[in-house]
Amino acid sequence: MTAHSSPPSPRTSAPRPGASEDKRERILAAAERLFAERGFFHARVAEIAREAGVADGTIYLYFKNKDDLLISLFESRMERVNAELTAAIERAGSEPAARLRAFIDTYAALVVGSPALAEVLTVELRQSAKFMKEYQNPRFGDFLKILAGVVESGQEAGAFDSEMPAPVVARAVFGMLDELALAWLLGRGEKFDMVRAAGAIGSLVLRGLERRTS
Amino acid sequence: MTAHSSPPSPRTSAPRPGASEDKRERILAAAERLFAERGFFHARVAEIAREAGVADGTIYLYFKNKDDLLISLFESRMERVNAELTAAIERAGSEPAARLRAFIDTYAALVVGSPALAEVLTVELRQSAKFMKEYQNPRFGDFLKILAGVVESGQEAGAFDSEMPAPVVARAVFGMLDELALAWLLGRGEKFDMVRAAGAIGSLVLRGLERRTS
Amino acid sequence: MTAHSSPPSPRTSAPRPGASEDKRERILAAAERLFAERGFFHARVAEIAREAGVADGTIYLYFKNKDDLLISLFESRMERVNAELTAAIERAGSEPAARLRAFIDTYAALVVGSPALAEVLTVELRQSAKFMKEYQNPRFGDFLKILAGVVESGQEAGAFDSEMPAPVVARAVFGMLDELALAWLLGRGEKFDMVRAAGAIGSLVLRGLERRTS
Amino acid sequence: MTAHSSPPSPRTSAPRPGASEDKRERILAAAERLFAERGFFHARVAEIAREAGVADGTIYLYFKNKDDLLISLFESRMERVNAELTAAIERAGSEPAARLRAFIDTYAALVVGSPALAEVLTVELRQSAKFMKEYQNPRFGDFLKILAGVVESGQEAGAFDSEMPAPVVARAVFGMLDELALAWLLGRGEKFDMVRAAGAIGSLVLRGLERRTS
DNA sequence: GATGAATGAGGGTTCATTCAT
DNA sequence: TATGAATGAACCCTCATTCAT
Repeated sequence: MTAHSSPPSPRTSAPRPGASEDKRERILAAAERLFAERGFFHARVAEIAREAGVADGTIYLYFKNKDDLLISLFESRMERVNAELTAAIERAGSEPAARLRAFIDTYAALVVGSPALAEVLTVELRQSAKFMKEYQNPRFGDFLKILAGVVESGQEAGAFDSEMPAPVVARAVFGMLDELALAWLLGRGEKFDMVRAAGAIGSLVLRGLERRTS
Repeated sequence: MTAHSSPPSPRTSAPRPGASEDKRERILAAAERLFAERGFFHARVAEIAREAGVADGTIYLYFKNKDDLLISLFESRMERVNAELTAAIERAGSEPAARLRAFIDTYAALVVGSPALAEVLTVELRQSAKFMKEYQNPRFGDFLKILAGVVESGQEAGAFDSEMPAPVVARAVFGMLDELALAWLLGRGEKFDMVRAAGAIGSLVLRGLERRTS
Repeated sequence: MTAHSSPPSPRTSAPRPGASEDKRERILAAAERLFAERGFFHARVAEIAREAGVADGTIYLYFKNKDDLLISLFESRMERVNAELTAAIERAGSEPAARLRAFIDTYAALVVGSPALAEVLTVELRQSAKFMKEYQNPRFGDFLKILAGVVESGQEAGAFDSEMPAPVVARAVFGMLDELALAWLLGRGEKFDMVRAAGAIGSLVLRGLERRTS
Repeated sequence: MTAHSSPPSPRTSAPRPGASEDKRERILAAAERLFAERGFFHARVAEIAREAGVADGTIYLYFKNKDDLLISLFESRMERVNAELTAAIERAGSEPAARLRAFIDTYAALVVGSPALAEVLTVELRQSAKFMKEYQNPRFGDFLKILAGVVESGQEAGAFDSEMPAPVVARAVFGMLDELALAWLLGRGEKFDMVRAAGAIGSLVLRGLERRTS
């Protein structure tokens, strides 16, 4: 009941690309586009099927129901996002400030580069937060852990003030990014430069975190 | 079409409280509770009516449709929130840091004190962000202006660094508060202390903003 | 229950015009316009009230319900129509052909002169024929009797063939007029000249009825 | 938007009877019965579905909405009626009077033989005449053309007077038949014999049309 | 596995009618 | 008499989901 989906494909998340795996991904891509465009509740399963080039019923071979489609979409996309963020942090080296900046800038780049994905993560994630609470969303937990990890390691390295609880800082930073993303998505570029704004809040947070030698 | 509601009451927004105004408020209160509890899409108009103690059709005397009910709820509640925030800032005196802390702490207190309202503002506001974009939401604009005003006056007073664009800072601070509110609402107190967390991010932001005498 | 209406006015159909009688007529006039424009089922009682310059509830002081409003409208208008037709026949003298022509031409003139009334009689009368059957419609019976009377007196005078049953001829002639009226109303004058068409079918009927001296 | 229906069946109007075509016809038959019995506005979609032995939603697979169901019913039935009339005229040979009588008598027989259909054509066709005007109704146009054709060919053959415009005569004859049908349907046989009445008006019209050798 | 026609519960909304003022 | 805010039953239509093929 709570186990999510992927009937025709093997349980392993190993790629092993086949017709099935491809069909599943096409459905997810169609859902991403339509959830972003119309919102979860206004998006029609039949339309997702049409866009994915499959029959309505086929969706139910890969996903338990419409809710599961949304949840699976999150899992799939957050996995990718987390991988990108982790890689970017790695690339940034060991300097705490550089790592945090890498996280923030990468997230901003992601929003600009994949507006549909951003729309879903930003708008729909929240709406579904309530049923997210039930089903839980481990990938979002990972996301926060990655961010908190950057903060924590900076504190341990003595670069960031240790008074701030890292999980709270992580949530706060995510909140900033999320809100900026929303503002950018709604104004779609007209209002301000998402990348520049990310830079500004990077500075704000870094200055806020930096250790004072009193 | 864009004019929202209030058929039986006079067009003036003057309070003039009567049976009508009371009924309208009862409907809004019922909507607030049910939108918070079930979400906008799962909340049933019939149930809102029952909870408000009116007939189903009565709702349509005061609101154009279910969407208008949500929008009107935002307008009504944001107006109140803005008034409270403005008053708190005033009370805090002229010291920029104190004023910003007042904003943050008042918002946090508001969330804790009115979880249903917070749920609607935090979760549903975003869901409807898309139709918010169309109908616009001047009250939320006011909210951001109040916050940006605090930052700006601090910059003018020389207390806050002037490099940060105040509107971006305002959005970022709202994002932090919003995300903390969401986390608190979903965990409902179990996870962490909203007020303490607000204190922490207040410190973070203030340190991030404070002017350095290099 | 079946007794129709007119509460505030006396039961007599005597004119005695007062504020009440005037209001009743204003409601009927508004109903005529709106039934013609939108059809009985699509016309809204509230709109009729607005157009008549009375409150919604006021209509129910003069008419039992919406159905009764339609029936009363028929009665009122058919009474007028019948009176005009009777007068026209009278004026036409005693010559059977002239009398029948008078009936036909007067009816055609009436349609052209009062399209809204014609629309109601032509379109709505039929729709409501079914509930007309229950409530009966004595005025329409009178209408047919007037027409049948013209035919019958022509037969008695030896001008019209006596083989044709007068009531059937009356219905047939009304059917012709009604259909022409409908065609004219839908094309609203573009297609053909209602008066000329009435002349043509007058000739057709008169030639069909005229006695042959074999 | 104007294209009517038949989603699950192929676009061709070719019969190709299958489960789909059968279901569509069952829905039309149920609609015919219920529109006749209760009238278009009082007939409930749910009841039509029940009578047709399908789910409510199924109706919307074959028809765009309730209005479209009515229009499609007209198209379907008028097509049949026109075919029958055409065949009857053919069978009647080349004698103009016989052809006109064939038309009239066949129509009368049709009314008596299919009262439900007659009720719909007679009562509901008119009610919906207004939206008929918008959507147009080519089948009814064909009906009038068939009748006008009979008249015209009689005029060309020198049997009917050429002064009468054939289209006006056609409308008039249809009006007679329509009104007689209505009277018969409302009195359902008690009042008079539809077939005999049709014979009478046949004579009336034929005498009205016949050429006089002055 | 894949299809898509069929299902039918469910809900937002309308609007004739009532009745307290 | 007149009002018009309030009522609530009623209904068309949507759309997630199923299942025979």
